[in-house]
Amino acid sequence: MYEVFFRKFNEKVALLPEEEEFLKQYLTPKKLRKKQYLLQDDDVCKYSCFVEQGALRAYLVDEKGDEHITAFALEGWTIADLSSFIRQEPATLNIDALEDCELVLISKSAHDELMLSMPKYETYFRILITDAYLALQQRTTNIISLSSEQRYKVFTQMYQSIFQRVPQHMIASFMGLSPETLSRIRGRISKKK
Amino acid sequence: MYEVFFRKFNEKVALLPEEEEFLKQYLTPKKLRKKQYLLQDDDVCKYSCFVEQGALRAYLVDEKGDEHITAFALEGWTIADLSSFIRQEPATLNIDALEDCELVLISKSAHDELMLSMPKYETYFRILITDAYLALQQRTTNIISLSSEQRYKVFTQMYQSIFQRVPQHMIASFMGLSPETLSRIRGRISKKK
DNA sequence: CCAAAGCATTGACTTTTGTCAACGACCGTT
DNA sequence: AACGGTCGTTGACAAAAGTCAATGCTTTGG
Repeated sequence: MYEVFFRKFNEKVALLPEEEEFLKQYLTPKKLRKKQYLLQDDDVCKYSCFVEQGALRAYLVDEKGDEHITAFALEGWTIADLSSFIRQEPATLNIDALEDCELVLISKSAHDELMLSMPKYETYFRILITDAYLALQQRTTNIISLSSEQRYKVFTQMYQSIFQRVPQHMIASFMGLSPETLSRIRGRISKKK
Repeated sequence: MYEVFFRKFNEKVALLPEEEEFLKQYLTPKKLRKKQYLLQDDDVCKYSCFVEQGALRAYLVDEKGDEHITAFALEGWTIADLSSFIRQEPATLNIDALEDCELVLISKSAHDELMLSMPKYETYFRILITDAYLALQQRTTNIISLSSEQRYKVFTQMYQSIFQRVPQHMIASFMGLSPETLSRIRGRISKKK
């Protein structure tokens, strides 16, 4: 239990056995079936969610009712509506399972306590959020500066593990394109080769 | 000297007078004239840059030579090519001054030392980067899910302090639009009212 | 104080993307 | 084996954004 979580944690900050035990008290395991919600918008995001096994997505629904995927999470990744989690305000994101999942949850109160009582947790979180920022920065930069064809190529390489497991129309959504446009781009690229 | 820096720092993490003195040793003041570079791409980003006074922008130049602004920074904000700063790899961003500036620089080595020797610095940075992540997330979400007209309205409110000081074509770039398109959107909006 | 540069706007046109609809393939379930 | 659902692709058309060029206005630097 919690294998992947502690492996990833130790990659960032090495823990002593007794520290692992201490930390374990604050963790909650959870299983989620495919299509189940972890979070629905307007609820407050009570947990930061680490993925031991499976895949999830975060998305928002706009005025027209269209879904826009903002993030995927596979094994070893953490997902949440961070804004809602930090501020304990209603979420704008929905999060649901794309596959059956095994998760490790950390509640906001556990997060706050750990932040105060366990400096290594703060360091872990600091590194986690820094990495997340860098990834998001990269993604945003790509969206702004690349043509959709270049963007598809870059995303394909950058997120190959995701692209292999997720239907194409979700990738289109993640890239900010309609499914038809993505399909046409793929057509154009494969013709060229 | 460093007034704004310490005011902002204390808003996040309260410092004792002797802690301020300690921290001061690691800070470097710098003045920059309008149009001067703080960072050019392919150089390594050696400093995290806090703005005491003035305004800067970060942007990247694509294959065609077009500029894409990824961030602005006014008084009280911090700016850097974070990816380059953290990993000490060549930068993809350029940073230059939009107005004459007074800056407070923290070198990478100072940053690393402070991270180890001064827990409050780690906490400061953790809060800083969390806020930056939330802002970037919000911005990215807006880009993906809003029409350009809605986006302009949202950006206008969200970044009014920037919009007042920066030429419109830079705002267009920041929004991922051509200057002409932004001008037409503004035209449409003002007609409606 | 004047010339040059930067800036915002507008028009005409092109390119890109979205939308709507139809079709066929594949999948799991019953 | 048959069914409904999801998915990816394609075509025809509409909407949005980009491009290029011209204009007039303001700012600025010598």
